[in-house]
Amino acid sequence: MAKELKNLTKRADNYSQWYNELVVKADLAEQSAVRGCMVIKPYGYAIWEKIQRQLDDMFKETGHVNAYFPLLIPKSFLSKEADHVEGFAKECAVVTHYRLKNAPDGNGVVVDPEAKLEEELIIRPTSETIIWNTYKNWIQSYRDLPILCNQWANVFRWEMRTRMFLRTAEFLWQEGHTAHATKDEALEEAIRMLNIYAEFAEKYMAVPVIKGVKSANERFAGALDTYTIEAMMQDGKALQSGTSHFLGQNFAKAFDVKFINKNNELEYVWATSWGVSTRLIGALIMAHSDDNGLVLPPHLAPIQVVIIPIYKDDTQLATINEKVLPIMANLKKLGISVKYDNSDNRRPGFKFADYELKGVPVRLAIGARDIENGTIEIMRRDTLEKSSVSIDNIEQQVANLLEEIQQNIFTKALNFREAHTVKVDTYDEFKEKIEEGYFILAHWDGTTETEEKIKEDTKATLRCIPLDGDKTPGKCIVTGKPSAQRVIFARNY
RNA sequence: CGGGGUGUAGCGCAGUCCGGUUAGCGCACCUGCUUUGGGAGCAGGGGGUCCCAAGUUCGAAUCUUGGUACCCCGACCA
Repeated sequence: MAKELKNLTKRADNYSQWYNELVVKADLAEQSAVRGCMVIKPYGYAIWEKIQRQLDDMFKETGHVNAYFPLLIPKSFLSKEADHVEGFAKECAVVTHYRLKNAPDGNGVVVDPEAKLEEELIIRPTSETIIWNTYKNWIQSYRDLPILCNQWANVFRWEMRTRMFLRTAEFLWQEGHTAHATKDEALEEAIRMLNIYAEFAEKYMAVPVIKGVKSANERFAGALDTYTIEAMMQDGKALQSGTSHFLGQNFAKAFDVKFINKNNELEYVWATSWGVSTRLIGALIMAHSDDNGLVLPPHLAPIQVVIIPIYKDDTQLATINEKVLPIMANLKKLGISVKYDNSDNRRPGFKFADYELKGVPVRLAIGARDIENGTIEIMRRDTLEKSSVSIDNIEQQVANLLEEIQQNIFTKALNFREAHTVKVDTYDEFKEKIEEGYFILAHWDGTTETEEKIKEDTKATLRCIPLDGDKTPGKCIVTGKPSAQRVIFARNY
């Protein structure tokens, strides 16, 4: 398999191909027979569980609680917010019947026409509508606010074209839905969650992100403002990795959610929603992997350290086992997840390659030679460097190395992004740099027409208007009209 | 939904144009021996409704028609 993976990054002119070759073999996921859905294999799901646990902690620290809302939504709910319908109606799976019966010809089962639903149900593409229909009953007074709920759920969108992890028909995500008494509080919440996403991406995923706001054209269906974190993949394409929406009073008005404020006046509530999905796993893969397979950031790696014994016979193995068991115990005490692979059906070389493919950050190898010398071999996945070190205090060395790797892959990704980000002042240069896979900082006149023209000419989209950084005004590269600040254009997934 | 491509063993493929031995190869799997510090070697073995249906034919993986699934490129989107 090593040979197959050689030069994979270079050979693949797009990452879909790379996914199919690498990810499936890396045992994270596979296509299911259900159109556009994927089976997430145990190792892939373990990464998702790590992501979930960490985000959940961060949500709870900021006062959020988890709840769960139904999978099926009455069709009429969706029609209540005009933009929302526009955005999602085209990709909803619809439930029309509630029963099957044996086929009259004895061949399998058919839908029972007697069991037609009076009102069709749709499988949630997102839960704003059913949640706001519920919130209506929860909110009467300003004392009921804010409501800060999150749900971990699956959603389903009948996508025309699917892509492993990045755009599957069914995907797992968390969606936060909050209700507030004031506009400022809701805005603050939307930004707070954006910051949490950015912190998570950078500290845990080791993926540097640009925080920004979407243009009207790219905004979530039904939002007043959509905040986004945009990450750069290794081919220079952008991946929208998380969004936080300021919904204004749109959903409150659509679902008639009012409250009495302190002055005894009736008011519509203010809302936000925010989410990240299993797409994050795709981001991890595309941001860090190399020709040997995945490179997982230590903070999210299901297995942080793997120990591989090298032995000729059972006596040697017994000696190695004795050495390894205390190391395992000590690593666990430090909160490090460790796997000792002393299975005898695969040889060491195979195991080395296999755990590299899986992205395990640190590998320890120990054999007769080490036992004699009081050493152990330590290998770091990010650089593939290995060295023989003293077995004394190996646990602390491993702990330090894990932190170093976490830092290093973040820095590496950040340097890569900076090396592939460029300020551009002419449209010609824009076209040239887009072809080369750059993030482009350019002036834009703020109109949807210009944005669409650029998309049509170059396939680049306006990723976001950055919140931080240079705010110097200038002139639009296409129309020459005034521009308040540079915005980011890139090709994207 | 438009344009291309593919469907043959668990995985990856050849064979299809030009119909004809018992459908083949690599990996994986099973047994045995030797091996084990970078994806082991030798020997033996098991595993197939050739995507589905109908048609043509003495004979179909191969030809015809229809269906279906998946992949890639667009439009749509997290």
